[in-house]
Amino acid sequence: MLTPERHRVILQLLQEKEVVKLHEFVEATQCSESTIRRDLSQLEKQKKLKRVHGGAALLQQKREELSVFEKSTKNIHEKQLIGKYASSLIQDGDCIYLDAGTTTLQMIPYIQAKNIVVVTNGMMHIDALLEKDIPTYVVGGLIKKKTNALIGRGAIHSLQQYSLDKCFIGVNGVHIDSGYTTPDPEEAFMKQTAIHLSRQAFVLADHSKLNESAFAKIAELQEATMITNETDEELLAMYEVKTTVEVVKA
Amino acid sequence: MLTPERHRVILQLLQEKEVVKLHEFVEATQCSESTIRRDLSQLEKQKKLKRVHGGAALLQQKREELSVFEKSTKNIHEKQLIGKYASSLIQDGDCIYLDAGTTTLQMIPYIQAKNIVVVTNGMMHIDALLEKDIPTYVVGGLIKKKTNALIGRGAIHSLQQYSLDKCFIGVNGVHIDSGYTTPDPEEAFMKQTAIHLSRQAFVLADHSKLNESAFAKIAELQEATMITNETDEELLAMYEVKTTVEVVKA
DNA sequence: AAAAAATCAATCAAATTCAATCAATTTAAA
DNA sequence: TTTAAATTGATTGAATTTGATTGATTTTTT
Repeated sequence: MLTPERHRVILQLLQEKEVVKLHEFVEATQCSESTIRRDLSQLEKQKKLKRVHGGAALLQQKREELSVFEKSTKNIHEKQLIGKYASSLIQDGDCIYLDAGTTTLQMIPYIQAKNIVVVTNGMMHIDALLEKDIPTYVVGGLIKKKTNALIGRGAIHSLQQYSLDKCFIGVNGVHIDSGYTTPDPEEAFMKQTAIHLSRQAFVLADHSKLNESAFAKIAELQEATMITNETDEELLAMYEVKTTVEVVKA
Repeated sequence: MLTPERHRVILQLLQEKEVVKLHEFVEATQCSESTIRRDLSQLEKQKKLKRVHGGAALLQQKREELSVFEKSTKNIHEKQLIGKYASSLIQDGDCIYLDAGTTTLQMIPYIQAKNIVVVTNGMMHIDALLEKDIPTYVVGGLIKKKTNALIGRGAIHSLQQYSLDKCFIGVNGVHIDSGYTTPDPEEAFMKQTAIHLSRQAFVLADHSKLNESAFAKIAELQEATMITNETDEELLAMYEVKTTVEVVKA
């Protein structure tokens, strides 16, 4: 049996069974242990698999390691909690929109759903999504340097090509009168468009955003379900009059 | 059995069975090992198959692509030279397209022109462009993990919204007959579209790309000016019959 | 913690496969 | 026809791949 054929067999066995013993390879290929060991070494060097004592394993994308950016973020722990909860709302087969921003970024490591497609305008999100092998579409448009978000006419137009199951939006302010707000009107319009294109819309807002308001309006409270970690019953009750609120607890 | 017929038999056997042993070819063609070896060498040079110890294997175009990381270390010095020269072609006020790829990436540090706007489909390019405070538009679309390029229907459509002064395209092969080529048809179409949308088109090809050809055709030689560091006068003369060639010297 | 079992990397010699060469044959051109 | 060029199959020593063996390392069992 020739080298490429053996390699093919080895990789195929691994596809079927995440971890495979050396002797199983020997049986499948009818050649010596030495040869298999050499093959495994080569394939490992090519990053096609990972050798383990006794055989080889499928290498899965490395788990959630925190980037410098993530570490330096404010309220990181709360955002992780909210992100983790929000990601649990994604169901198999969903087509979702992830808004640019640090809160939605925190969702990505926790995404479990299979066969999903993600549309995003956040440059920072892309690496994290590809790392998890999630098919990712990026909206076109102008890049805003400060937030690494795609905005502008092109981005809006690009986004309108899609039809979405759910969208997850970060905001800067949530206020009973002014609704959901953010400082940049361009970004606000982008978020608004995503909400209108989605069957279900979720706004992610840690407790520091409540009762605040920024310059540009995104949408009314009732246009999206709010996910927060605020625990003040009285404050929450106020919002629950106007919209659905889901509270994440530590 | 005549040469073209033997070649046909060899390729057909490979189609049926991804990996074929030398002796199987000998039996199928009824000629000597030497002859088959010579045939395999020729066919390998024509990129029709890949020789392996003991026989030959079908080469899968897409799988053979090197990852971005692997590429980034290869011919880096030459790519910098070419990139530096190419960037000098950009003039104040230009609207340019930078194709994804390591060669065009090398252009960015050297860009001097003022008031330019850049459109790109390369994720890797974005950071570098923002770093230099160059207004950057990104085409929308599906991200191809391996090359970090944006491709697909969305990307094409997004790109067609723009009108470009110049485009700079990376290729995998330049060949007198097959023109400019690259392994992935989706990426080829993207590059092709950019060329058609631009007043002037430039192809960046270090000397390793000359006389090579990949699977998918991008354009004919005469559709773009070729920038290369190849110095073989005879070879260059051949291309200069069909297109404009600009040679960068160390 | 020590002993036993399994797995490993390193090495070697045998077998296979390879590229290079050459003479014989065929094909093409003068 | 004669000559030159190209193609072929055989032969050679060199290079590669292979399976077996060694002692070292790791894991499991006692």
